[in-house]
Amino acid sequence: MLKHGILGLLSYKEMTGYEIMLVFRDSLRFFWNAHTSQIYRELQALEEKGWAEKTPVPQQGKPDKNLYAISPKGRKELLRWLSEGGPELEARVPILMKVFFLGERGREENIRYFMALQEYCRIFLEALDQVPAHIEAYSAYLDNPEKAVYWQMTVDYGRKNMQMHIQWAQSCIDKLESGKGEVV
Amino acid sequence: MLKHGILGLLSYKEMTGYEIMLVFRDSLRFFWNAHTSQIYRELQALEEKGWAEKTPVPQQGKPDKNLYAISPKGRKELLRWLSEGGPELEARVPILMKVFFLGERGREENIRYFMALQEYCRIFLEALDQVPAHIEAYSAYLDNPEKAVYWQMTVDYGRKNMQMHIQWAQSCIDKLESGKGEVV
DNA sequence: TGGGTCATGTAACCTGTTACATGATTAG
DNA sequence: CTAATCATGTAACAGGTTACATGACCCA
Repeated sequence: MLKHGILGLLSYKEMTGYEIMLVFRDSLRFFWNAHTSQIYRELQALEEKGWAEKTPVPQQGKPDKNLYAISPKGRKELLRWLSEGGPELEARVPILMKVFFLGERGREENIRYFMALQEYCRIFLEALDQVPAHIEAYSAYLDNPEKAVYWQMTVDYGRKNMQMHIQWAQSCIDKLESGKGEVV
Repeated sequence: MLKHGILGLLSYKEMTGYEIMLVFRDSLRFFWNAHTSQIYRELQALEEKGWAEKTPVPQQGKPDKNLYAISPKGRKELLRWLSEGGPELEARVPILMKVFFLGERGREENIRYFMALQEYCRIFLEALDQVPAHIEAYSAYLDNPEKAVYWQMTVDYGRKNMQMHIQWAQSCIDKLESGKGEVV
């Protein structure tokens, strides 16, 4: 997955591992958290598969940096990946695993859990506000600026997702509060 | 993660790997897809850590089955896990990785992509309707039937999540259709 | 002189996925 | 007879996480 994400970024312009890390940090991190260690590993794999080519660029004073450029084979693979399979949602929501077993703890504690989740989502929403600016700056590298609509869609998703979580957490809190006075 | 999920199930009653697989298939699969191969591996790990104990149960005609029961140490670990850390959302949404790069394909194709996603979500929603019945049946094993509220919460999440996806996909389709007539 | 950024990675580990493998019972 | 269900796993692989490691430059 990350392999193809990196391949996609390289399709816009040639980059170093470090630059790729920056793009992830600024524009994709809210839906994909990439560690540098994995980025470098995947860049090597991309080269081995012939999907990208490495060019060492000497720098004054600093060690060489390795610029990676997508190859024609890589472009083909990117398109293949985009068309492969239908849209499938990942069936793995870690917080639900915890919520499922929350009955083992006290109700008050669990109410606090859901309130903390709401707070987490509000902070996340604020952080999301910074993303469009990065996206706009980055869209300068696009051959067709219209492609940035798709980037905007991912931000919309992030917002809708956080709002959904806040509402859901609220409904959980309501359920727990309404049952509070009852005999247990 | 799966380790603690299994531990949680064992906290309700002792089970075999096969029974655990059935519970996942019927009640948890929509937020966690567990393969039998991993279930058996984790059960071994649980035993090695002293969180669960295996008892071979001979059967007539069939090979022995291995019943796993949670240990006091395991119960402690379950509670530790539940209280560990705050609520964190996973920062990994595979479909967004694809959507981010959808600009490389044609608009018509992408509209179909989002329509297929909506269809996928509708099927998912229908499948979700079967879960509450399983949950109810399974709640017979609870010391306190009130604990099933938390199970219900996970189903609510699933529904809200699917509705969110359908709406988001619709907004994406609208965006793409409104730009259709324009010069590219 | 000390912290942040640029820049690159390795190694070990954990966890999830895919493929393969076996064999008995039971219901249609 | 044959397909489904019960019941158990192994092996190899893929991909993500954590910890560790290095070194120079630049700004305060």
